[in-house]
Amino acid sequence: MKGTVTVKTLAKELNISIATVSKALNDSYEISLETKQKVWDLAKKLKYERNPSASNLRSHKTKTIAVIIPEIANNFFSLAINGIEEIARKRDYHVLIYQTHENSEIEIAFTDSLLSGRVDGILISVSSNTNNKEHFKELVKKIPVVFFDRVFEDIDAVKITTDDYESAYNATCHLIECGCKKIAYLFALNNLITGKNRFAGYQKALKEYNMVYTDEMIVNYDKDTGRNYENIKAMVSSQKPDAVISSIEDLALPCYYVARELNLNIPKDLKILSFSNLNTAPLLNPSLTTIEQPAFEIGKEAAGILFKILDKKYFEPNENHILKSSLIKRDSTSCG
Amino acid sequence: MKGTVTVKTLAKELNISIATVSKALNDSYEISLETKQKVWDLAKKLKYERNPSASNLRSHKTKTIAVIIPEIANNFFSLAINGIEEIARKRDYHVLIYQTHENSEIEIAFTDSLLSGRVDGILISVSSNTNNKEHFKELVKKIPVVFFDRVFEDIDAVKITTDDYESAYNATCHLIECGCKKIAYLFALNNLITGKNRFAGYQKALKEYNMVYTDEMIVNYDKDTGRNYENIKAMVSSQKPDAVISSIEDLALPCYYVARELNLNIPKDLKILSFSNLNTAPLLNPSLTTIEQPAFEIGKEAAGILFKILDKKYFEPNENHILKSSLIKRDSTSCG
DNA sequence: TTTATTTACGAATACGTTTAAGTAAAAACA
DNA sequence: TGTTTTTACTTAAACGTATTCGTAAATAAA
Repeated sequence: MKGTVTVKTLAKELNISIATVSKALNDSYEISLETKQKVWDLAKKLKYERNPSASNLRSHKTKTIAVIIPEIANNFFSLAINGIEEIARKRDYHVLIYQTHENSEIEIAFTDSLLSGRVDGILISVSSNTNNKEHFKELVKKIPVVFFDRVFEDIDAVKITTDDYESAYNATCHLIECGCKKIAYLFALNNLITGKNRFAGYQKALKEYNMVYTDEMIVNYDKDTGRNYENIKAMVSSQKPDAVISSIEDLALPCYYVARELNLNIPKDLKILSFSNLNTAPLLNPSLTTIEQPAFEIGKEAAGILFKILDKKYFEPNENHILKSSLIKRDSTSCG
Repeated sequence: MKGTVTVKTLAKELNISIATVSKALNDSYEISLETKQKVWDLAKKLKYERNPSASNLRSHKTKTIAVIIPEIANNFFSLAINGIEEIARKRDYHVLIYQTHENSEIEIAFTDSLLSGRVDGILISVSSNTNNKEHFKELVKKIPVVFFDRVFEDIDAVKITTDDYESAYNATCHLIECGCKKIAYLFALNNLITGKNRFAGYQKALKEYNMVYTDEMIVNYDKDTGRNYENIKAMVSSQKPDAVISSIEDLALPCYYVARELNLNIPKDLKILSFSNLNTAPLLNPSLTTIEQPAFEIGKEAAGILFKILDKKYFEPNENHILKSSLIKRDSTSCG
């Protein structure tokens, strides 16, 4: 690493101590404006870049946050990252991305590896098959963490979610008002409050209209894409529901294929409605009625709160911020 | 940071020097198996995690790579990241993500900030409106860089691309063979070899069939989404092409809306074909014929090469790796 | 004027790790 | 047997920055 320009280089060139240089670079009140200016000018001229490792080693500040999500190739999460990145960039923070692929062990490995001081804080959307929250309970004691969208209820950290209960309720009501008599449910995230709330909203609406569901009308999410397709197909063939409501996007698209396979017309024979942030939802055949979450805003909100915590300007660890989703009615549920 | 367990802690506990501990942790040949085992056991017991800053400061190895892309909320790039992440995780590397939002200045700011030793290497897909490659020429001298998909031709670095020329050629031939007489082109990435090759493939096919295009049939990509829609609409209304081929996904979807607006039937009045990795392409109305790039594989390949360079096992800086895209014919170009 | 305070800097140390160089004891060799 | 080599460790010095403490000079207060 010959030729690297460090504080030492600047100090020698200006005939001042490295302490002065360091302080000047950090805009310390201890240094005269005159000296600061000289240091800044030379730093610019020599293209000095602060060594992040050294800086962090000394100051315990990494200017880096980690984002742990199930899958990046998913509209919701990539939009959320977009929001996170926007906030991070404004603060000159760096963003590490980790994908768990819905695998709880990988999730644990990631969080463990982040305990060594690599990042200042963490944003997490929990993997769908994570059952044991003990691990997270330990984590939040050691480093600032904000959970978003996929969250546990009883963890001592800020959580950013959407109005899952209400939006599932409204969506189900919409189907019922369209005349649906038998509404199936594609269940995911069942161990998280997120999934529980969505299902509860569905149940509430049914109850209110004196409708029932049976276990056979519920399809549980499977890690295996092919199996999801098979399970949905089996359910639709045997139960013959007139509507399906999906708690996640990944389970909605297979419905289109199932309908084709079984020669069912959407929406005449089968209406489909899903939690989804697909930007092609309006272009599908037929266009898909969605519960659209404000993914970008969720990301911004989560990152914003995390930075407030890092700035020590936020002190309500247990708060749950709820943003509103919107039901966008399209052809897949048209009452026609 | 009280209670942090460091090499010092382990050394004291075992009554050996910190050098021995460090070497043991790094599985050095200088240390007896017996001692190593003791260190490993204690490290595990006390949940020792190596401090990355200190380690990096000394060894100049960050175990981190950066990925600079235009936009994360894009199927191609999120799949590519997926591939990159898979390779990185296998090597216990961390992945920093930076989005340029097609902004050249942000791109420069990112690369500059990565010069301070924050990462061991960089993967870049160039922003569409980056004209000046001088900056990248400097970059590749200072740190290992692999370019993917959106690349410059004359830069001293490995590049991973797809067979843009051939696939655009084949796609255009497909349209011509379907009887199209007037094929418009939605032009993007015109300053990159990627975009140039795609356009050249289109031109080649036209020439071969003794067809021509005029400048009025070419729509150039604009950063503003709304303007793209307007430009396409204006072109289609005035030129009345019977087919449109889009060099990027973002320009294909507006075509659907334009067709609706102008009451044009796809594919009867207007055929649409696009470079795209949309997973909903088969479900669109009508399903979209795409040139699908092996995004995941591109990511894996790019990361793989970067690690080979970091391992000093790769020495052909100027090589261009070309992966094959596939033309997937669907209803939007059906010959009826 | 003398004393107290402020300003602007420097010396020295610490952050936790890696590594070059040195060394005593053990093993191998002549 | 004495000599060389190998083994298994230790000492000490870095990596580049931030920060505590000390201090001389300048300024303000008495």
